[in-house]
Amino acid sequence: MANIKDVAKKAGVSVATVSRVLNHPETVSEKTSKKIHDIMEKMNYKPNAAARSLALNKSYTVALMVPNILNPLFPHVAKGVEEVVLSKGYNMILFNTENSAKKEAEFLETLVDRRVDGVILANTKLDEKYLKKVIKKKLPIVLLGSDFNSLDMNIVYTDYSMGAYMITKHLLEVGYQKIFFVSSPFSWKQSDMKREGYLRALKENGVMAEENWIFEGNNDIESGYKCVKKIIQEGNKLPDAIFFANDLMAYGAIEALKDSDIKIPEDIGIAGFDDIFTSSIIDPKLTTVSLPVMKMGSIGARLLIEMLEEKDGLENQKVFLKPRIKIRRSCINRNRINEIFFD
Amino acid sequence: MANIKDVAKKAGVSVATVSRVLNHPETVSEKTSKKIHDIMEKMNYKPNAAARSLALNKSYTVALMVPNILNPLFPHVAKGVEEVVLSKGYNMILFNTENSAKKEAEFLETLVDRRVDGVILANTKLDEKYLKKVIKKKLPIVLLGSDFNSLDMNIVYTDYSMGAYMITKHLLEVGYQKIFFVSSPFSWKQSDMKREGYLRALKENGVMAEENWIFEGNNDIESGYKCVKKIIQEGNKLPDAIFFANDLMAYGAIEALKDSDIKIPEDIGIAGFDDIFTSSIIDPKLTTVSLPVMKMGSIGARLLIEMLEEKDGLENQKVFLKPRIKIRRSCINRNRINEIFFD
DNA sequence: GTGAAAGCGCTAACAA
DNA sequence: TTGTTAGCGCTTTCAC
Repeated sequence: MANIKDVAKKAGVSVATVSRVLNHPETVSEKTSKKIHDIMEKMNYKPNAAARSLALNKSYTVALMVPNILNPLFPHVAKGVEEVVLSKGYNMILFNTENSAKKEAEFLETLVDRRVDGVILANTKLDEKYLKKVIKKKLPIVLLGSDFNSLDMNIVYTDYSMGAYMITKHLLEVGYQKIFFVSSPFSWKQSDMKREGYLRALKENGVMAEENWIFEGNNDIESGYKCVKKIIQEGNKLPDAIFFANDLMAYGAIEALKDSDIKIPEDIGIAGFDDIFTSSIIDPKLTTVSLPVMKMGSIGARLLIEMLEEKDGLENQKVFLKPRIKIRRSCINRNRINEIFFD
Repeated sequence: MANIKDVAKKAGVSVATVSRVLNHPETVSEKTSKKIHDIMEKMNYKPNAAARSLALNKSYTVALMVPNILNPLFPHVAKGVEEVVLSKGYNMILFNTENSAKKEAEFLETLVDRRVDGVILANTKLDEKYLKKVIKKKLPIVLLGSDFNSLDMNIVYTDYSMGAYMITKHLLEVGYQKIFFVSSPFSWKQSDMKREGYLRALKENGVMAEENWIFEGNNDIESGYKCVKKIIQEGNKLPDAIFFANDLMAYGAIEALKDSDIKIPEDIGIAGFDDIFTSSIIDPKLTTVSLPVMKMGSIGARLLIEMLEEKDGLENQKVFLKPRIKIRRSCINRNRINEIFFD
């Protein structure tokens, strides 16, 4: 494959001039510039990325780390990121962290380091202490979906607590009282936030949540299914509604309830969180909390690239994206049962 | 950041020895090896990937090009690929081609070239002629989901024609006769294959498909919705069943039919293709063709890495993965309407 | 406006 | 078993 030397030789100029044509075209005479372009075309010359990286100490590659690309939330993030970075001349390496802080740290240390210019970290499970270490290492990084407000880094976040509060409040307003909450793994920061919002809404409305109203799920369809099966089998009176920390678990719940001929929303209301694309086609359509996920990706990518390209890029931006609730059939208004909500 | 020289100096050895510790540990005495490892640890030394790439002419990066990561099929491919390449010390760059041959070619030429060691190309829209050019360029490449059997390259494919045949035959067997087909864009090779299988099954069973039984969709939910709306509005007698070239369009169809109070599967049968994860939870659960998508990704990745690592890797492998049909409620047996199929 | 040459950090051939 | 050194292909400084 042709390299810069070949081109220079063919054009009868030095390699420096060829390099200039590519990187500082304004410093080269129009005539030589044209000639060199023609020759590059003819020889099908493509600069060697590794050599360029080495000389510039820059890889034009960024890493996107997501918990799991199989969770329908994250392809949106990936799409948002990819579009932006590509338009800026960067490539995107994708990593699945499997919701494991250990794996994140591993990637950050052994793989990402020295291979990418910056990292976008979605829904990190790393703690504040570790992140501070990362900042010290000067690895440009932006966080997506976490709100470590005290941390001196670029963060695109949403308020999970607010989302949970909004949807719980909605459930209360339409007449549900005894509302259970099926959490993501308790160890996640997001879980605390959602629980907090849920409890706050209940409290403000004079509903005292009991200890056993809260369950721990695993964020997948199956764990939602199992959890509801358990609630049914315990034989106590069913709750009025269940709020799930993500849509997938709510899907499992819908399955389980159908199995037992329990009608949604007449017998029980179901709400989710995330608004993945199937939530508006599942039956019944799922009331849930919607986050502008693709936008998070693209904004995050923009922030990262600003950091990379500007000498003193804004290094402590916090972009807040408001959650919205999508009211659909799975939590119908008990007071006006004939009124249909749809998306 | 510490480089190999720093480590060598600190250890009182040459850079060659340090390099050897990393690349040919068996050629270094245990004593020096240990000392150097300790020092690398202490200095937090990480080899510079760009320098390594330049010296070895190898980037330890592969590209995965998918039509659109938002189509729930492709995160599975990505996961399969990622797991394998990571375990072999490679990274994966992700590209969305938007189903555009032009964009694929663009990526292949300007980005991928000289930046990655090989490419995995899922559901390519490129034609045989172009692919032959790519082969000539010696870019290691494996195709996923396309069956250019005549092409001298590694291909993991499935028989879309067979899948379409199998499901159409199933529809006929359970009593549907007038079966419409909603295709993906006609310009795609896959579309031809699916149509062929569909027509073959009909013909073998003595059903003569008419011209207007076949429709062109756009592979998204909306186009399935619109297509069915049109069929309904035309006011003719509905078909017995509709087979969609992908599940997403079938989802749209289910929506449209619900809007019009047409019962699935009693009034009409619906079948899809792909078996994305929501197809077993949508109501009614969707009868569809299932492909081992993640496996395609991991097998493809394995093939590619074999090509990269072995001097004369097998360069013309064809791995065939058989499609299976998943029989669910959306095409219930009309002869025995009370028998419930489920997944 | 252009050329010569150093240097980015690493690997591997050759020498010892 | 280890060291010396050329070279991977590019960018950029310094001269002219």
